[in-house]
Amino acid sequence: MKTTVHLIKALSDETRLRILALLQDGELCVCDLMSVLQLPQSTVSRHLAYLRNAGWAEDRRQNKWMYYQLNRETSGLQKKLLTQLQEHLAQLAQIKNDRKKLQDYLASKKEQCC
Amino acid sequence: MKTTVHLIKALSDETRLRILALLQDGELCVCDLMSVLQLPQSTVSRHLAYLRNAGWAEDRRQNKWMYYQLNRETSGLQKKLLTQLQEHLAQLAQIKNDRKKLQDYLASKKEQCC
DNA sequence: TTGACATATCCGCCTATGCGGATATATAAT
DNA sequence: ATTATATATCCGCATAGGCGGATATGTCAA
Repeated sequence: MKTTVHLIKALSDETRLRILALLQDGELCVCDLMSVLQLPQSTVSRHLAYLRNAGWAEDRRQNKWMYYQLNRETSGLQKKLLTQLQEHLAQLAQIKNDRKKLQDYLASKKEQCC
Repeated sequence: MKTTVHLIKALSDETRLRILALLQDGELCVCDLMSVLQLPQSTVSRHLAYLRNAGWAEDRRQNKWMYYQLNRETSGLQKKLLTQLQEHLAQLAQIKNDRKKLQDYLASKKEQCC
């Protein structure tokens, strides 16, 4: 029961919902999210830790970067909740805008390094 | 977006999840829930108001009693979230126990008045 | 080893929200 | 009108959790 509540609490914050929507498109590092969400590093990092602790995300270090992605080993409840939620979020203006920004950001990032 | 967050916040509390599970079986008044949950009247009433404001429950006055039931006009997101959640909650020991208590309580209530 | 960069954590601050007793309100019965 | 009952709301208090700047940690390059 505690686990269930914790799971849902992690979903009850606007910034974390925006992050979950962005992670839907694949793995991102903290600085990617900072750029897209235009939020300070401590804020982004804190929310990512919250999502990880609640079982929604997993992280991986690669050199200086911490990459976050959606947890690949979720419970049945999680899978279903996330599916419904993603479907709903995808329709919201703010989320659409975030994802567009992410695409632009990733494109310009790729340009820079190649 | 605010609405979505508010909707989910309402689900991120143990007492409110217990109430939602109990309402699955039908309409209940505040005092029914007090008896089953063994919680003070102000606490139960507050959580019910929260559920109502978030769009999860609706109320109806009948004489001295306020009856609460699950909102019958919910959004698609709500319907899906609630279905998944109910299914999950039904497996939890505490929820099973609550529902058993409710059955016993309703039985003894019916006995008294007939 | 020093410096630069990416991230995590700490800090003080503030708001939201939990709690339950006390009080206010609404309804029905006498 | 008064009283009893059911519920809503108010109150003070405590904790959870939001925020972002400052600091600590980890990693790599020079």
